[in-house]
Amino acid sequence: MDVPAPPTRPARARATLLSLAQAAGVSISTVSRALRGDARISPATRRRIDALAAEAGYAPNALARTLLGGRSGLIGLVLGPMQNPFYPALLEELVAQAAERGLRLLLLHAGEGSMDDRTAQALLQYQVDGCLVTSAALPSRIAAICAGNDVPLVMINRVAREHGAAVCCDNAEGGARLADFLLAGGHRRFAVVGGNADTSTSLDRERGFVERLAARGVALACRFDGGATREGGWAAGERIAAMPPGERPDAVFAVGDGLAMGLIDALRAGAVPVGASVEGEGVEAAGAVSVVGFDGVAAALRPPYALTTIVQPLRAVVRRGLDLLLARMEDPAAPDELVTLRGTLHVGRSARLPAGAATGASHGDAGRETG
Amino acid sequence: MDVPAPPTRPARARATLLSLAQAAGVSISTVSRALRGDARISPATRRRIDALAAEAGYAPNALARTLLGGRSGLIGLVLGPMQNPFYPALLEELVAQAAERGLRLLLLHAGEGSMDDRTAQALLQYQVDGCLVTSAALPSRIAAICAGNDVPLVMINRVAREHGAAVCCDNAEGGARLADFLLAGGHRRFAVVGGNADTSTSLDRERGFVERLAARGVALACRFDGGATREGGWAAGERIAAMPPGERPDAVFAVGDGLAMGLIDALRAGAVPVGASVEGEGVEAAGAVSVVGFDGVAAALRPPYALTTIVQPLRAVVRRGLDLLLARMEDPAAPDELVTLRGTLHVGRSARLPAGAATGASHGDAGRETG
DNA sequence: TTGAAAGCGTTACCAC
DNA sequence: GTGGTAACGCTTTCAA
Repeated sequence: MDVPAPPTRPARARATLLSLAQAAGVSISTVSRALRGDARISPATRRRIDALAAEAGYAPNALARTLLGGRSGLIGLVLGPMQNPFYPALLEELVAQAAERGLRLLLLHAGEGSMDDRTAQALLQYQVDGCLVTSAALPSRIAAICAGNDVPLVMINRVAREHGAAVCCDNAEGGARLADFLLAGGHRRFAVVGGNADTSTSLDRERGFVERLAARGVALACRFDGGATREGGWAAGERIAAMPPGERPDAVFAVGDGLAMGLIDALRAGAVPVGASVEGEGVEAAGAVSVVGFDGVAAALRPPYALTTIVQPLRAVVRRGLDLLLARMEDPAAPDELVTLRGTLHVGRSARLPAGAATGASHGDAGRETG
Repeated sequence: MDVPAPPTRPARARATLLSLAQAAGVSISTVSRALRGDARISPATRRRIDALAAEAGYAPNALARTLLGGRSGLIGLVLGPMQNPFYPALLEELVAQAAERGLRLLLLHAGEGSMDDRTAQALLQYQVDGCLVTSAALPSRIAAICAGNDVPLVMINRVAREHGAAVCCDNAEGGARLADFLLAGGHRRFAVVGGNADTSTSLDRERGFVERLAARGVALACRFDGGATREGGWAAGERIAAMPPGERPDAVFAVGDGLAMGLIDALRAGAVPVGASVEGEGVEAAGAVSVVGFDGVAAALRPPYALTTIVQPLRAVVRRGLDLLLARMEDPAAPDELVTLRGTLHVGRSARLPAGAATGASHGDAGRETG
């Protein structure tokens, strides 16, 4: 192991402006300008340099660029627990859209636990241009750091307690819309399977639902705590299946699609028919329970769930989240802004239809902004 | 908007070595040394500088450091589709362990689609020290870039076709172990629900299972294509539930826990009892079907699934993946290495037990290395 | 149209 | 113990 023999490939140093300049017999300024498309470089020189760069596989050093005082192009990302199937979907969309805008995501945290100091420091050390947060629990910590260092922060699918920019779906309105749909379907006994008590998202959905019911003179028959997991939905479903048919609710709102899918599984396992049963093309089994959810994750929309749910305008949510962040990078003094996007009611077969309604249609102005 | 009035907070520039040096009345070398704990700085000076740095919220500029020729501390991360519940779990573990080692993850890609050129370039532009890949489809592209630029690359839960370092669970052995378990339980008609045909992971699991059966003189009764989704598991379950009890397999191996959970849901919805039925504490219902999975994701281990499955040693997989990567950063000429970790058989209640076996136990040497 | 040089924040080497 | 200085790769004046 002491032999200084070269490895298989001589490990050539990576190309830099200097190395290209020397190869081309020009100055590094010229190379820099040529590669950035500066107008005052002669076509001949440019071609020569371009060719050289391509051959060498030159990639500009983003770190050196940043040092000059420009943007780093890095966005800090803080993710909450990933059990909720909405978040993996959000992640995919976010990575794609960030890339389209030439931004890279620095993954600072994922999961339930809290962030250690070193990670929080990384946000500063790597000169992130901004920060995106989807976690319910962590924002306070990271928000403080961002605020103290002029790092813009935007929350996605969350609303900050005190301040901060955020984009999220109109949760209360969605809950209300679902209540309307179920009421129109002639349901009479309503239940809610709630989510995490500390997320504005869950609370708003439930509140919107319950208040709309109340406005129509209907009170909730029962309520279950579901947490954020499919497992929680199953537990609630088991309890509902165990109720005597007379007491059993005929319509259940699970505040997230994960919950709703677990709920449906439990009902089916308990031989309780769900919604306009999958078999019977609209012909509803006796004692069927209607289930509605919220989020519109792909797995919930398709069979075997065919969930009636509010579909979050995921692309628009992410797009506006990045818009907000970029705007705050331009102008750090921009006031806090809250963007609320209306979801779309997707009508599946997990809930009885109002007379005359058709399955599969989507209602509502997807992505229209309010607030 | 033309008023040049200062924003709420005067947006003080971030502290640097220079600003601290001026404040402390010393040179930047001294500040640098003091903050890095260099021995030859007088205690008094150090205290003064530490205090100043703390007050200013100083964070060293990782980009400037990297420019000096050191490590960037950045690891490029390429994630495949996130529907498989194993990947969100892997992501959480990876972020945590990377942070422990002082590494940050630059999220380059997530999802099914292919990577665009700009993203691939980012890998070079941000001077990543190495690259981690969990995707089945993308590696060839990114592998080429890494190989051409001396960026070490390690695959997690995947084995590269040609070359590259990788760490993954012993898939074939796990499949074989499950076959043994089911054979010992007295099952006679076996089925497999396969995964993506282009992932070594799925193929190895299935092969290990089938070959062990063959070695015991048993042939597969039937096989289903499940893809990588829970939905695929459900579809297979529906078809199994629809079979006449005589033809129906009495043991099914779904090559991933997501598949297995979907499968169980479908069986239960079809009133087909699963394993040592949840109700009957070991008392098995007539015509019960045993289901086993692979991965050991948290949701599958707990009720309502209580899946018998091979638990991947997730912590160890991630740890060894980072080990491999760090080793290759030290010595870029290190030969390709393949680390295979044995999983643990977790015995739940989704499959009939061999006579005398106990539920809940875990068997096997978790994380022992082979190859 | 091109080149030289300053400077971004840091570390390391060499003086003092 | 501490200070000066060069260097990392790049962009951007300012000169020519």
